[in-house]
Amino acid sequence: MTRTVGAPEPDGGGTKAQILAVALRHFAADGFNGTSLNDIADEVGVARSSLLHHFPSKDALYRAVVLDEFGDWFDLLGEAIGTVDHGWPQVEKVLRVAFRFFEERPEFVRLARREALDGSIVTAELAAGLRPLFERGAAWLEQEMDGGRLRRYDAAQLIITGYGAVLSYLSDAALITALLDADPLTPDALALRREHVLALLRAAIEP
Amino acid sequence: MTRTVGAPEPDGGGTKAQILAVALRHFAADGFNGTSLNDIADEVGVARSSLLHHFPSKDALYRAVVLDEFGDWFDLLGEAIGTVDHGWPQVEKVLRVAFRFFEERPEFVRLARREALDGSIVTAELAAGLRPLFERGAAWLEQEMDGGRLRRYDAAQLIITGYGAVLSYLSDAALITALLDADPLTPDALALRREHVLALLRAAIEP
DNA sequence: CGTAGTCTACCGACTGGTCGGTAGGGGATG
DNA sequence: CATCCCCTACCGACCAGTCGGTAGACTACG
Repeated sequence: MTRTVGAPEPDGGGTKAQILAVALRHFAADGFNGTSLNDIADEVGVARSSLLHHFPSKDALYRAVVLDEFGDWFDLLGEAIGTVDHGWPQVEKVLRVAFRFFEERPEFVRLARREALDGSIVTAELAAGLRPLFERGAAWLEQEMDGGRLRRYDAAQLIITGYGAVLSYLSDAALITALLDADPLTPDALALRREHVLALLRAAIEP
Repeated sequence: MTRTVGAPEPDGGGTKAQILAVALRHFAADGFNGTSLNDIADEVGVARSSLLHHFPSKDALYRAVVLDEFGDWFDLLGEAIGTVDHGWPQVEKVLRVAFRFFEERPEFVRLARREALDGSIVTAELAAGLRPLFERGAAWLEQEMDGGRLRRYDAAQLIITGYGAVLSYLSDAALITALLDADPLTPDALALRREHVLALLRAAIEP
């Protein structure tokens, strides 16, 4: 950093953090192939080679962005699953936490969708991190179904369905905008969506 | 065409059709930015310049591929909606037709997902074509809800949820593979998924 | 002095697209 | 029938521009 003045990060958290933030936006918006290092470097206000000083390659930068984002997601999810409740109230709690997280971080949604779609190298790592949570969720569902507190379904399929119901709306906002002729990401629209999914899933799985 | 012998298309439907087929595979697998004209030309066995003889630009080729694919989808959907039944049986019929179409055409699913995610120029056209069908479906749902043959939900949201539930599993096969440690696209796995979605939606919307 | 961070300058590979030219089929004309 | 002409399909060569990545110099700081 050539910044001489001691002002504590007037640009928002050091060059490296800034690079990560800008890269996230670009990778989420345009994908890995659609993003050039120049795009990122220009926006950060730095030479491309400086960018490659902090991250040895474009791949490495992408990895860092993805793992960073998903780290937050894993933390939140682990925390939400931690408190052991029962039946629909617990499902609703986890879903609301997830909704909130996604609504606050549209880039995460798009990044995740791209990852799931492309299946890059990072996907395997992601899945490895996701799997314990997934299995824990499935086990909990099984237990609740056994106890008659939830209607019986294939637990894994149920999780996947929930995931799709929550994420599709957000990741495909571009299409839905054109379809509904209205912005699907306004607070009102998001609330409508959230309550719809909750109502539908509740009707389906509450005994 | 330099083909002298009268053999009717030994390579599978003329150069242009062949280009479209190969381009579909590549665009679906790697996206627009991730696909180079060389990739396509090489696989077809033709020079890139020849490819640009049939389609004036890469964009034009992509458009042709997308509109082609979605044309089939519109046709099928219009046909499935055409027969007017009532209540859950009609919903189930449409869902089964959709499932079958998607299962048979994995490239379509990925292409559609990428379109919805990226929101290119073509997306607007697609949405314009999709919209009448969407509105017709929503109107039908409203009518069935009014008649008490389906439980009441926001019709548009319901369609979007169904769309997400059906498509996510297929488009995110890469992630799900790593998550389940099993191929989610085997006939058995697909059947399991199909019946799960049908059972869940039925429980949610049948009165 | 060493090191971390940044820069400019450069590289080879690849991109989409253009250009000029060619081979051959099909009609029209003599 | 032979010849001319146009058209479609195709090609190799080339273009300007962009890509990710490298090399080396400079500077500020501890």
